[in-house]
Amino acid sequence: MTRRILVTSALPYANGAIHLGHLVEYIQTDIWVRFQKMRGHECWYACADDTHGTPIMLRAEKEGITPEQLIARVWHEHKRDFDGFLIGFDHYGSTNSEETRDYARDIYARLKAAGLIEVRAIEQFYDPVKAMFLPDRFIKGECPKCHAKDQYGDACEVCGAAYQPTELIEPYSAVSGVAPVRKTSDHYFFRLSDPRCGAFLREWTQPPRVQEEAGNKLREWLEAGLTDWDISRDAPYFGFEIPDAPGKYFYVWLDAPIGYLGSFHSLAAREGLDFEAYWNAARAAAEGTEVYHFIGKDILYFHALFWPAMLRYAGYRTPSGVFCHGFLTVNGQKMSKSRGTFITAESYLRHLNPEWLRYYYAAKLGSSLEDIDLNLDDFVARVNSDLVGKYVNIASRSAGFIAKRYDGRLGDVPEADTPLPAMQAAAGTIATHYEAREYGKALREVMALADLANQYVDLHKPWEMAKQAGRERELHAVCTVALNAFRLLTLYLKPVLPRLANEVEAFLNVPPLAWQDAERLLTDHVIQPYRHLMTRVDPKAIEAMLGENRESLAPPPAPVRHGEHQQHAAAVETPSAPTPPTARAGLISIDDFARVDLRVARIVQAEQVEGADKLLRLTLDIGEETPRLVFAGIKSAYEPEELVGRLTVMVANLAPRKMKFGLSEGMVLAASDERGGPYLLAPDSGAQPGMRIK
RNA sequence: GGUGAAGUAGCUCAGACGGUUAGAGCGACGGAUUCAUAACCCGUAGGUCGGCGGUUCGAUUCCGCCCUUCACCA
Repeated sequence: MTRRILVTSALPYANGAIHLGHLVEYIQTDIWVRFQKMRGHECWYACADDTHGTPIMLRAEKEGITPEQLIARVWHEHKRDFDGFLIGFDHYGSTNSEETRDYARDIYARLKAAGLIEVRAIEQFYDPVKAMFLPDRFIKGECPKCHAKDQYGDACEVCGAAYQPTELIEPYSAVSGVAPVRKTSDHYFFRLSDPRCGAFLREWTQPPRVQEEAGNKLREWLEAGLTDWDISRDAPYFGFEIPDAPGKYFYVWLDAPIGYLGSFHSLAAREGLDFEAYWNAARAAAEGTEVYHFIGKDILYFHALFWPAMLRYAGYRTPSGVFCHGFLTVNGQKMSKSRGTFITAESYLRHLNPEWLRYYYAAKLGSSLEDIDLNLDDFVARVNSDLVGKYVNIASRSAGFIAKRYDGRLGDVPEADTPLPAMQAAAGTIATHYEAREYGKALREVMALADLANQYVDLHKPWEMAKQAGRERELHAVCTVALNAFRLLTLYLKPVLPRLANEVEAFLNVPPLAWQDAERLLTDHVIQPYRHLMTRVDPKAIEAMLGENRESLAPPPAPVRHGEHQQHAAAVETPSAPTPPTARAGLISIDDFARVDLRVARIVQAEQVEGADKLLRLTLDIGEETPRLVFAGIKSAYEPEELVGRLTVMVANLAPRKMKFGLSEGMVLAASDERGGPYLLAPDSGAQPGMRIK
């Protein structure tokens, strides 16, 4: 039976470059879609840029262009990056489209008719200079708990406290710098607290619609009680105006998922599909169409609570499944600009082959919400060994004989003693793994089959047959078996390596491989001359890529969460720091350097920290009235006694950081790498505490 | 702080509904081989399955506590 499936990935926000964290999701989704298509199902992959909201509006203003111009430019950048990674969207649109606007209005009207929209006056901070209300992230001030300066309006990055923007001490607008005033305004709310929503969602958020772990998390939220959702924003705002409320706009997060509908509408129009069969509740139920959303775990709340409730009470179908994945770490740590591991898609593509990353991610991906780690050493080893050493090698070591001795024609396959029946029989298991999004398991299976093929060649030693007269038939058979093994492996890898698979199809002179082609073998068939299909990863290229992404100085604490995955939850309301053009080359200007306040410091006291295995507590005199307390990770190299009285160098304007053992008010500088360290820096004699280093 | 997840060979990860010698790939080492992009093949070494208690004839697997890491807290 042919399934009819619509698949989406989360919409990337049109306010920043695609990076390797985003790509976990798009690659995961793309593999699944390609697999479904290979199985012969009707499967459509739709996505779009998420284009509305205050950050886009302000960024465009800063660049002196219209929001439309900004989002058009970013759309092209995003599309270019996705194309580069072979993400096969059937349609890639924009939420700033007529279709999305129409569905947003329709859903809003239906929710209103269902009694689920409510107007309520709320008081918010307002920037009197910019004449606009300020989202939490655009208000800064002193943390009410730890009194750290310049904290955002929702949470303190120093002590971790969460609070309301109105609790900030001496708040100021991050847009204009002036003190905001409080102002009341009417807001529109989606009444998620309505008992109907809770009852429906409790029922809806069950496996297999969501993963087991996601279900647990959702239950937790449901038990805590759902609160109404503010879906409007006041002008000025870049977005869709609410039809019956002049000056009020839909909040970007309302129209973002509706962008799935808008994008699919465009696709349906182009392909002659029946939109209603996918999205009308009754029609979808009758026709058995399926809709799946692939998302990051940070936006589970939106996709598994708000979104299905909205759809349900607006008469639309709800998703068949919401598939959540974890974040990406690089070398075991959060992606970091200073380490160069905040790798943009664009820079990866300049240095490395996209299919290497697709393979590596796939090898690590399962159906769980666990984070996956891009370990770059492992990446090199794995790609080189699995793809080049094992898989491509099978073709490389057997194709030459076929070309030279048999005019490029494959012969017959012996009945017995070949790995081919086992390899064909594996199609079912591998398909089950792909279907369940257990790509790691699928690929382990495939690589075990590759081992069988190499063992087979090794056992029969075609290079010896080639030297012995009278063994031509045997040699022909062995090479035919090897190339058939290669064909099957290619078929199984095709969802992950679509471009390589196309090249293999050309080499083998066969039409595009579909899943059921595993049932048959290729015999008595002319193939093309073999050319290298894939090169090995050069570690130097990785170094070059990291260097390009590295910023010499640690940036101020990023206002985005780990992985910055789907930027919505965190970054949608985050002012965008324009990237200086020099950042790409890793160079900084003298002004950048001047932002770091380096001072000569005298260590007046040094103590062990109970319970810390790496830290010493240093009291530093830098000529200020009260000495600074700094925790330094130098315990492994220094005894406290030997430090007292010494001069060193400290960063005096580092944001204070709350550590388990107390507040650290700066950092001391020390050198280290794999050869040893840390070695504390010291000024030449004559330097005095407090002197500026420049 | 709360909640959740995780801690298994040098690295990346499987696995065990409690039960003989805990697995794979990579890496290391040794051997074999030369068809192949120093690829492949055979073999060896390497783990007190985070720590401490408990339940049990028996726990790495179940329970409790602790430590560490990560994520989420709209």
